[in-house]
Amino acid sequence: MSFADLGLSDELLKAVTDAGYTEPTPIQASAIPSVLMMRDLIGIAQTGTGKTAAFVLPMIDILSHGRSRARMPRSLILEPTRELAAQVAENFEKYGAGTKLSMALLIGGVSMGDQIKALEKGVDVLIATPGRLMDLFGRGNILLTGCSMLVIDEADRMLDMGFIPDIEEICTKLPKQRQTLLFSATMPPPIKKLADKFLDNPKMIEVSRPASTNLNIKQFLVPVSGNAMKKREALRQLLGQDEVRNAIIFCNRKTTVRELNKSLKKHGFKAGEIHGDMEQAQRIAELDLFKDGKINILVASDVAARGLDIKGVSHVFNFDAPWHPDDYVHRIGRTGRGGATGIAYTLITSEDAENIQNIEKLTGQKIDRLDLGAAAEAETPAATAASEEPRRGRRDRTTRGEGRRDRSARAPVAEAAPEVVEAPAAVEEPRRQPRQERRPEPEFAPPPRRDIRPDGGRRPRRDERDDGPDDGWNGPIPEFLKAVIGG
DNA sequence: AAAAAAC
Repeated sequence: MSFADLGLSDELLKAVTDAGYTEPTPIQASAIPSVLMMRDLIGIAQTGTGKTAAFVLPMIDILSHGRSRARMPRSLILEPTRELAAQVAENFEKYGAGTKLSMALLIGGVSMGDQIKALEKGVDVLIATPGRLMDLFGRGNILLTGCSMLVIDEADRMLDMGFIPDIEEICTKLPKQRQTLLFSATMPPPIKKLADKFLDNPKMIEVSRPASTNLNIKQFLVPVSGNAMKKREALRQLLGQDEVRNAIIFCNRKTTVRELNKSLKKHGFKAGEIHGDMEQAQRIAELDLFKDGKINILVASDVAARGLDIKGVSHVFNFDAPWHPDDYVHRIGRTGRGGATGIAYTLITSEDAENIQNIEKLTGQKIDRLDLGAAAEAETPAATAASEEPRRGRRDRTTRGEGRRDRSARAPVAEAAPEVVEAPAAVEEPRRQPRQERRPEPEFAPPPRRDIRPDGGRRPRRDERDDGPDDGWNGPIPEFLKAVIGG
């Protein structure tokens, strides 16, 4: 399977190959042809599966070949957080560079002036967070009647954040005749309801079981005492491993984010922070510092847990075990992206027992425990003391010239936490197969019985263009159903 | 329990 087989235009194909992609990810392979055929779509996919390109690419194709209506946006993409919206906008610019399509990024935290100017000039695509979109709409700056394509991204996150009423309202402002794509990592009942209400005979695509974790990520639970100082100590010990190139460290509270960042900096780490209480400009600046490697540690709240696509994050740490198992999956998903391997450590206290149980239940896998204290005592009594030292200079004492390439084969870093480095080998996984073959056939949840929903089949025209084996409804429509759906 | 999102 190559991008060339998906029906994208030649120009777009070139943009994709120029960007260095040759093979579509599973979700791209199944979604792109359907989207090009103007079908509604439900994509059950975690972030990091290539989901963004799965809707951005065909959207660009459709828009660049359609006629633009003066000053009216023809397409709307809704994202739960500002960072995600900005990220999608970047993607749009990257792939749409060769087209004349214009775009406006409508997010809060930045001045409205530029956004309004862009809207007045007229744009083809809106990429927005719900709050700012509603705000601008209320001020009369946006007309959505020309929006014939809608993408609701990260729907389950929108639900968590209480955005569903906003989404519903926005949906009613759009024309009824439109194409709607909904992406979600999970399908809780309210999202199903939303889909039933606003999507028409959608094709269902599921690329990996919801809430399953990426097998490229090695995971460890690290028991620590609940004491904040002890936790920071343990964290520093783990961060001291030579193989920690860079890391995102998640905390449950914004105050903890601030404290931890301050503490890490004091100990000589190149750290930064990101959370929702910061100015948007500051958020972006910190994220850029991390992306550019100017800092290699980013302490974060859950604002950064989902969807953020930063290349080459080697480690994720949960300084606090997340309260919700979903968040765990999303957090650790910031590493091990694009087929790379990643390592995730979660510091756990006695109070986290239930959370951990829930996480293990959700992911269906038992996570290995790593006992730092025991390791230190058993192996090197000096280790505890070493772990308290600032990290400065430690790296210089390790074997630099050896190169970092072959990290798996490396000897453990000398003084701090020998077990920690050893342990990952113990859970070595079988050799991975190429992405495409990982799962023989996507496993599909039984599709919602949309065909017999009260308002089902309103637009039977869609029935004629069923193009895939995997929308859960292939064969001829049985007699008993024809009566209901008028097919 | 927290975090996120509009001013």
